[in-house]
Amino acid sequence: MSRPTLEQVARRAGVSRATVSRVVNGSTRVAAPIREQVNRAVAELGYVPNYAARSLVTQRTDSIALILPETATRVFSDDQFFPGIIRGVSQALEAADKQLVLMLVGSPAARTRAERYTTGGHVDGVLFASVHGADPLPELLLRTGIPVVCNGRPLGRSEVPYVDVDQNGGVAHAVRHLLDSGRRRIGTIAGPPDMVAGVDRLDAYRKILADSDRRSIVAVGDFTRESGEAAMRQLLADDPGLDAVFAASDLMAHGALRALREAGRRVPEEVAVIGFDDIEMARYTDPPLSTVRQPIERLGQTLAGQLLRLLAGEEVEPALVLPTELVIRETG
Amino acid sequence: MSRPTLEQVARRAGVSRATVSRVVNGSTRVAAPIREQVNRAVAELGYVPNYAARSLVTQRTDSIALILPETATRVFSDDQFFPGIIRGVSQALEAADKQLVLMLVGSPAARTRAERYTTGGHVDGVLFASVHGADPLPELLLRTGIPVVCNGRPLGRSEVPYVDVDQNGGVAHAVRHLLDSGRRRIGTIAGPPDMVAGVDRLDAYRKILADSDRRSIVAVGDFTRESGEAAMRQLLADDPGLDAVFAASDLMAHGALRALREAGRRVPEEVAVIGFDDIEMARYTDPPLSTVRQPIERLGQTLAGQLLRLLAGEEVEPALVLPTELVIRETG
DNA sequence: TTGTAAGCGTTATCAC
DNA sequence: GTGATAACGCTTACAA
Repeated sequence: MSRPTLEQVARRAGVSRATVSRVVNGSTRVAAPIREQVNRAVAELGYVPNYAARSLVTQRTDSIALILPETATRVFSDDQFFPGIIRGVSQALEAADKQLVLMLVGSPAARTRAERYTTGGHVDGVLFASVHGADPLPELLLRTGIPVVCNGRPLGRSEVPYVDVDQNGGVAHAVRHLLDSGRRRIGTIAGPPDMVAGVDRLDAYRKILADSDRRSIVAVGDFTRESGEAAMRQLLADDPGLDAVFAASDLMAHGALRALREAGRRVPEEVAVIGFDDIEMARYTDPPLSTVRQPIERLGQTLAGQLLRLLAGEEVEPALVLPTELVIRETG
Repeated sequence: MSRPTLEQVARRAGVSRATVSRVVNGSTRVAAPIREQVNRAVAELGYVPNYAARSLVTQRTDSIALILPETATRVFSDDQFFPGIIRGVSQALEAADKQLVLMLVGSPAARTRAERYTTGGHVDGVLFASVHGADPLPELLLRTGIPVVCNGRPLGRSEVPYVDVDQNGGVAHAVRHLLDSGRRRIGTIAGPPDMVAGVDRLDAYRKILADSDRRSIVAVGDFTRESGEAAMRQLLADDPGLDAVFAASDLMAHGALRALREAGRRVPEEVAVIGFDDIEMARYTDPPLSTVRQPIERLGQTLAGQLLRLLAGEEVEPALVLPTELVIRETG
């Protein structure tokens, strides 16, 4: 019942272990008839190489960890950010025939396990999605000699190469569009201050408004729909004359839409709303949501691509920034 | 730069490899002062055990694969089914200190890789979510001696233990509710015929209607919103007098809602709609969607729980069925 | 309680 | 081309 080993295949084929190993690994330096024999024995016995043994000697595992520093609940809320990243990453890894190992790291225990797992040689490289605060793990891995690429500029100084979308440009487009269409009191629903995406988008919003001598009106959410709804109520309380809102995520924008409807404000006539992400749902809100599209899937592909280059021994850019795009639908 | 080995720790602590191994694995049979020394050496060198080496001898990996026989695109559409499963599974595995390895198997190449990966001893056990058709992989793994648990009754004969929700009961509740509230021409938007959930829900629908001498009106989708929209148009074309629809997924129900609005039918006044899943979005459709709630997260937990029991050498029930619940909101 | 030594199943380096 | 043989880093009888 236990799995056959190289040894057993060798015996059956009447050759040495070394030869079987060569055949299994596709070496061309084996005589055709012998290769035949070996392959037959492999098939008959249902031989599959033991990866632990192999990686013990090769020092490779051909698998890559994607660490999502979030609880599963958060990763799979109906925010499509993480799914998009995962999708992009798995496409790129599949093409390179690497196995993706997804790690949801939402608790201290999970963090410890992830650290041991990645430093313990289970994977050849590590990808981080959406690092919270100044997580020391990426740096630690780098020092341990494990290739790492992060999604999003790490908070704090860091040597770790990263890939991000053009947060600044996206926000600038959105807010300028609101200004250009005559909006005068533009609030924002910001993301959490411990995430770069939250910080960057808020900074960008503030800068644009400052540049045109308008004041910032800020409420803070955590990228969820509920937080967006609450933040919108807050904004309306703070400034009833508000005529536009930029929400740092589509989910929060959706929540804002609900709050506005409850408050009896018409969208976009009285208040314009622009989100960020362009998740699929944005087309289905009522009315359909204008938003800043970020190429999430491509972000994932690029992330994986950079890591693969590192694994191949190539140099990579310390930072790569992908473009965003303003998508105007009906909310603003 | 290469990672320190047990040997190096042993030298530094002035003891043997065996002793270090004992300390690292938490054996109590080591004198306290020596344990201290070893721990210090471990910390100083930043030692982390090499998992390949360990699992080569222990024949365990402490990781579990969750195979999703879908493309990443499909898994992370905004259907919350897979995310819920993943969430439940990762909670249960986290509690047992096992590492979850998520495998998206949406292409033949990915399937081959998954087969090699799981039979190659990378994981101690395998979980399958939503098996398509009569996939032979679960059986194959079972024969290889690797513990397997499936989500959903496998199509075709199978020895593999599974966990499912009460599809029948859920559908029965929904359709009876429609009948009880006076609906007379009840159509259904079925799921894909190669998935058990699709087949089971359609069968259940047919049975209830047959029992009350009403005829079935069926259109087939593939669980996506778009397919639901198309199927609804189909149903309206087939039977303009339709006064209710049971959709085999919330996403398809959402698509149906759009199609109904476009066709100028009021929901629920003219046409009632009931979905299946109770994904978060169901509360946010317009009007909020009535649906059959299935305990997806608990399904994931149970799935993992059964596998953990198998790994512990216990016997498990060949089938486990979790209850569903009808949630009435405003569409029917 | 601690150390010695024999594997675990591969790959890689040699000779032949 | 093919076959011994030595690692790879760890756990675990068995000895001491």
